[in-house]
Amino acid sequence: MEDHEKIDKARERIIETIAQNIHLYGLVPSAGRQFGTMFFQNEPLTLDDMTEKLGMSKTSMSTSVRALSELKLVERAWKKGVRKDLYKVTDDWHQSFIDLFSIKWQRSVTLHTAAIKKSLAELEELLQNPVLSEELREEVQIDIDKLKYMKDYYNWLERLIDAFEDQRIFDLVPKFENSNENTKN
Amino acid sequence: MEDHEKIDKARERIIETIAQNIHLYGLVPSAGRQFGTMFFQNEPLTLDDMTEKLGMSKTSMSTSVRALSELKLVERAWKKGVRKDLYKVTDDWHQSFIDLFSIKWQRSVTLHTAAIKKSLAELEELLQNPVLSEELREEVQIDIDKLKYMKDYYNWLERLIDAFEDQRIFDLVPKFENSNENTKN
DNA sequence: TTGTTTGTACAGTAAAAACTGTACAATAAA
DNA sequence: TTTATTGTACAGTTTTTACTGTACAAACAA
Repeated sequence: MEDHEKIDKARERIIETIAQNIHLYGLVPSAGRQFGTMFFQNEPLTLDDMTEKLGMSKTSMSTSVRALSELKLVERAWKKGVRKDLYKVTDDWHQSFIDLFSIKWQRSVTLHTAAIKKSLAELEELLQNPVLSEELREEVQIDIDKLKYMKDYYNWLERLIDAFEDQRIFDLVPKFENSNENTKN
Repeated sequence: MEDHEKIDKARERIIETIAQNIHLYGLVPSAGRQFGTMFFQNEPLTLDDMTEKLGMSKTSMSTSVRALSELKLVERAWKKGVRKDLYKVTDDWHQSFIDLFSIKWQRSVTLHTAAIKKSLAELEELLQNPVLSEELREEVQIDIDKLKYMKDYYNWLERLIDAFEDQRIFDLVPKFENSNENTKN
C-alpha cells in the first residue's frame, strides 16, 4: 500500500466512527462524515470544498454545516483574500460537549418546567372546589405529587446544566487524569 | 368543563411535552406519549392496555415498550393473577437519566477509543519507515497529535460517565437544592 | 449601473424509519 | 395431549426525513 493511502485509511476509520456515533448529537451520519473530514483538514474548508470531498450537493453541505454550527461543533473561520465562507472544527471538544449538553437539555428543562407549573396550578385550583368528590380529590392529589416529583427532577437537571456551563464539572472530572490543574485552558 | 376533563387536560399537557422532548432519548414522540400515559396510570399496564389508550397497533406497543425498557425508562412489573406482561414507569428519574447517559455515551467512547488506538498504531508504525518523505512525516505527525487529542477527550468522557454511574455526580449537584443529604436514596 | 459569485429557500425525489396486519412460536390452561 | 392466549418476527404500507437541482436574493466586482 502506498504511504498516503495508509494515512487515508487511518483517517477513514476515525471518520466512519464519528459518522456512526454522531446520532448522539441528533445528526445523521453524513454530517458526521463532514465533521470528520473537516477535522483532518489542516485548513478551513468552503462549501465547495466539502461538496467536492464528500461528493454531495452544495445544498446539503450548507444545511448540515449549519446544523453543525448550531451545536458549536464547527465554526466560521476567516482567511484574508478568501471571499467564500470558511468553516473549521471547533478545537475545544470538552467545550463542545458542554455546549451540546446545554443546548439540548436546557430547552427540554424550560418546556417541561413551564408545562408542569401550568398543570400544577390547574390541579391546585381544582382542589379548591369544595364540592369535588372525595374520589376525584384523591386522584388530583396523586397527580399533584407526581408533578412535584417531576419539578424536583427538572430542577436538578437545571442545576446539572449549570454545573457544566460554569465549568464546575471539571472540579469533579478534571480534563486530565490525576491532574490538579483542572482550571487550565 | 367537567372535573375529570380538567385532570385529563393537565395530564395531556405534560404528556405532549414529554412526547416533544423524548427525542433526547433517541425515541420518537409516540414512545414519549406511551411513557407519559404510563406515568399517569397508577397501575402497571399491559400491551393491550396501551393499544387501547393510544389507539396504536400492539406490534408498535411491543417494539416501543422494548425501546423504553432498554433505556430503563420503564420496567416490568408483576401483579398476581395477571398473565400478560405488565410495565410501569421507572420511579427514579435521576437514575434513569444516569442510565441513559451511560448507555448512550459508553458505546461511543468504546468505539472511538478502539478506532483511535488502531489508527494511532498504524501511524506510529508508518513513522518508523526511514525512507518516509519529510513532507509525509510531518503530515503523519499532525494526525498523531490530533488522535492524541481525541484520546484525551474520550478518556475524559469515560471518567465523566463513571462519575455519573457511581453517583459522584450528586456530590457536585445534589438531588435537592441546598441539601447536604445527597447520599439519600 | 451591470455582471459575477455565493449561500440558501423551495419543490421534488430518493431513502429511511415508523407503523400495521398477519402469522406463528412460546407459554399457559384445560 | 389439545386449545387458548400472548408477544414478537416479518413483510408490506404509510409517513417522515434526507438529499438534489433549480431558482433567486444578497453581496461583491467592474
